Amino acid sequence: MAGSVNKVILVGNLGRDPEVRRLGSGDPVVNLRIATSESWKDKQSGERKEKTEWHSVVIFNENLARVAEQYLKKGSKVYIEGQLQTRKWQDQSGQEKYSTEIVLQRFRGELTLLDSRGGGGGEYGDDQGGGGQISRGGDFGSSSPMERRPAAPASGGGSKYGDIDDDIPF
Amino acid sequence: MAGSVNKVILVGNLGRDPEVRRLGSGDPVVNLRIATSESWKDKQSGERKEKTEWHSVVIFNENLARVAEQYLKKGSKVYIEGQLQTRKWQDQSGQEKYSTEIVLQRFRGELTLLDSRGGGGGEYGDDQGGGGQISRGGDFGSSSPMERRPAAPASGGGSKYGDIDDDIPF
Amino acid sequence: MAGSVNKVILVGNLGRDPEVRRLGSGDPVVNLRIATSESWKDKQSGERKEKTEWHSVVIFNENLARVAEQYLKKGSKVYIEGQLQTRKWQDQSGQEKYSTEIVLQRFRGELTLLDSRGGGGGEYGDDQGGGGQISRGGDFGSSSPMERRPAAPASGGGSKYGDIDDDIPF
Amino acid sequence: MAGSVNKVILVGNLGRDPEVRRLGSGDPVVNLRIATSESWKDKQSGERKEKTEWHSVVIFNENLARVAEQYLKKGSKVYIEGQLQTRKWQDQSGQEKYSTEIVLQRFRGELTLLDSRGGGGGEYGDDQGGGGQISRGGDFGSSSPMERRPAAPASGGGSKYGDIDDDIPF
DNA sequence: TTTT
DNA sequence: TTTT
Repeated sequence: MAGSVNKVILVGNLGRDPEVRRLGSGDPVVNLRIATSESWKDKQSGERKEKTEWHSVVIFNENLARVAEQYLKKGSKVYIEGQLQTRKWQDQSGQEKYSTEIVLQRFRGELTLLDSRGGGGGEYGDDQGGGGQISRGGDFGSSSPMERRPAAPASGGGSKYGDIDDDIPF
Repeated sequence: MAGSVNKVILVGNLGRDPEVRRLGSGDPVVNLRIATSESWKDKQSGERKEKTEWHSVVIFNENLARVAEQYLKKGSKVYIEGQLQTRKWQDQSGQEKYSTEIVLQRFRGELTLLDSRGGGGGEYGDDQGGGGQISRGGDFGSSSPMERRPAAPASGGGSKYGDIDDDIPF
Repeated sequence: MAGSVNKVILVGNLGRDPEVRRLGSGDPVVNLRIATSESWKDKQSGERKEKTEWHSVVIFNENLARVAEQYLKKGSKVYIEGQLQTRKWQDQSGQEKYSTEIVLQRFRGELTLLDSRGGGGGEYGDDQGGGGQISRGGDFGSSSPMERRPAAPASGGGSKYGDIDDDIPF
Repeated sequence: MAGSVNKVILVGNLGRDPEVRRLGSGDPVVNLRIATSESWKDKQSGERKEKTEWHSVVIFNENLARVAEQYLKKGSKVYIEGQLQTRKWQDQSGQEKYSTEIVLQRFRGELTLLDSRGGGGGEYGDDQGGGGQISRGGDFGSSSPMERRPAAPASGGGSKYGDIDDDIPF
């Protein structure tokens, strides 16, 4: 449908280390398991209660997948922005199942580290995007009027995967 | 967990009329089925492709449930803000299933009508919230310095459900 | 206008301690100064560059104002959700000036502490909203079908300002 | 600062036609003036009140600037996602002034048309991003496992500015 | 399975 | 004025 928005914003902690699969191309695809929770005081009992929600995140965005692979671990706190996707699959017994995931597509989504332990958080956006260093080379090296505005963080670079150092702002 | 955020933002269209259940209290709970979609041009074939994603939305927020019940119908375009929740259930054969929904809890979430047909869209927020006209009475009737700032939209009112007219800004 | 959304989401650090004013009613209004920044690698020089943006936040939401007053300090990292407002004012010389602020109105907005130092972050939403303990009393103490769904965090309570303990989920 | 987020989400209507400036490179930069508003019922007077907020949006993202130039006009309803930036300038009399704008940087931000008049809304994201057709060529034309997942909308293409048709999903 |  |  034209004119639609599908956006999920999470701030939470990883329940386990990132899981990395590798595509035929060598590109990493990273799965995260992220917990968010709410707590409140039960009016009846006066007890403090808490409910945790678990989210499955899949990162196809190559820059963000590499950042996740290198910098996230069990317990890390992250800001994640992606979109909802539900996919159908079959379990071993042939039963139809549905899974809803937060997906960061190629060139899309955001991932920001929020804990300072271990060397400091980092900030990564799809803005690093595009990725082709050819088109990006000139983008951020110019001194055009536009560039006098603060430039977006850049990525892309000389290697096949871009210069990952570009993605790491610390 | 302290320090977490769980937020979904959708702009899409209803695939069918809202489904309204009523709690023992008489409060409506509304289920929506919302489509978002993306389209892109396939680089290989040159064809324009489109993929639609369907979302299940559950509205417990009483003000927003009543607005949904009264103003939404199949085809309506809405802005929705809620949180992700996955719940487990069993199908007829006893199979465990999981469903992920976008939930608008009591006093939470947002719902904004975006189509102008039928008299114009409306805007409704959790800010109408709280809902007790007792506590709200003074909130919006004062002329305190704070109130010289634009007040949030108000709801609540004289009836059990509040004065629904308060929620309808058109 | 019917059908509009005005939302700002910030994750950043306080540049100084919160400033608290008090309304005639005794309600606190809190001003925050929050920094966000981006860093990128300049393609020309190869240098890493950084640009910081400063944001003025005004919290009218009473629960969140009290949380900000008590738990935030210079350096704190927070997640903030509010709306943009531009107001006109005159400086000493009578010059017209405009200031754009991120405002958390009564019953609106969100504030979540993100740093774990100093006792852990907390999570606070407008969902605590409504605030009148009269209307909220029953809301969270029931065992209605709806309440078997995870309830939203509660606030409100016995004192004029509600039981602030309800707002503190740790 | 590492670990920060600066995001504005607006749904509103253009108060006038887009203003297009052109950089030395020929790239368009588009300025929009967008209204959002809230309405509420005054508890004192019983009157319905409304307050409109005006926002200045600047689009450096080339794909989105071209879309804005071609498809938006006074009255159009749009979903916009950008970041807050305040810049200092001097008026004719040398007075220092500050302006806060919502900026869509290169490869960043989102713009979605929400009105159906005139042939339907369109959806455009930073995901179109990056834009180098070299890197994008293979991205969306492959039949790699990743691509069996729904691909993101693509842009970029054969011309200097990319194939703008790629950006127009209707 | 996280976090407080 | 923060943070890394």
